[in-house]
Amino acid sequence: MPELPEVESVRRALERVMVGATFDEVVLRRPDLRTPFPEAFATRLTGRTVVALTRRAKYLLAEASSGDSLVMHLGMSGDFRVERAGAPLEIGVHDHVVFRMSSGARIVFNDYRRFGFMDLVPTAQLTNHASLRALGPEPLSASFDAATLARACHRRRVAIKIALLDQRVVAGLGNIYAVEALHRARVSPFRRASTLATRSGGPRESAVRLAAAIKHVLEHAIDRAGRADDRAGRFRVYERAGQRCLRRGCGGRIARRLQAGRSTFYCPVCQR
DNA sequence: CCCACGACCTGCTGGC
DNA sequence: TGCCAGCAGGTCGTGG
Repeated sequence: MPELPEVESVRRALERVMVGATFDEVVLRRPDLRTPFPEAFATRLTGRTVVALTRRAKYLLAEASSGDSLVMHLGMSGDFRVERAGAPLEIGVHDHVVFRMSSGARIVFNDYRRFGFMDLVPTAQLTNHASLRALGPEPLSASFDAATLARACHRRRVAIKIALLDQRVVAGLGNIYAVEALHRARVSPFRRASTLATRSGGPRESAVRLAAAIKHVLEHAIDRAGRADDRAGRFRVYERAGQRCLRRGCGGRIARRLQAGRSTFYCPVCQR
């Protein structure tokens, strides 16, 4: 589930039930996720109030009144479920963390592949945190545009698809939206990243289209995430191998190829 | 610095 | 029916 739009929608759900509420109880049902939980994880949170619930790339950040921030990542399969006060407690095998909040809500972290993680760091040191330090610009912020993208791609010889997955280039894109953005921008995923920039590192026309496409697909996905969604029709290329390209007048057939071990879906006709 | 690759986990699908 | 390979929306550490 979780690329930037899905993480953002989880953030909004958690914000409603966590901000202003206090951790009454924190239960760890195992000692680790991808990494061990930090020392005294539960006791450092218990009794503290959540001041803010923000997001950086695919990371969720819960700032606690203690001066610590809870850093959470959903990995490939992580998700939070919110249960209202009084709901019967039903814990599954892959429910690893339970927060009982003063609002009465119970928040359960489920992650069957366990690629997610949680860490607790002093809020003042958040920007130095190993996972957050090297992140590139937020794609939906004003600081991300064609010029930023071109500069980041300038000296990279890897394929543009690979560059888009590099969180230092742009923070929060994953396999699905990288592929969707490239299709929307009519840019081939196999082009070298450096071909989006001029010799001096300025944006070419393709960089302008790609930066705009990245913003568009992410914003669109966040909008949709709020509604009860039909999975069908969510994507224009992802998982559509063998089907017709949806670009008007194109008529190509969507193909699938592996790049760095991950599926790339693209239209060989309109993406150049 | 850049880049490729394997590791970490479980579950589902499709082919034989 | 069972079994097994391949694949799944992410990141990190280790090499060259």
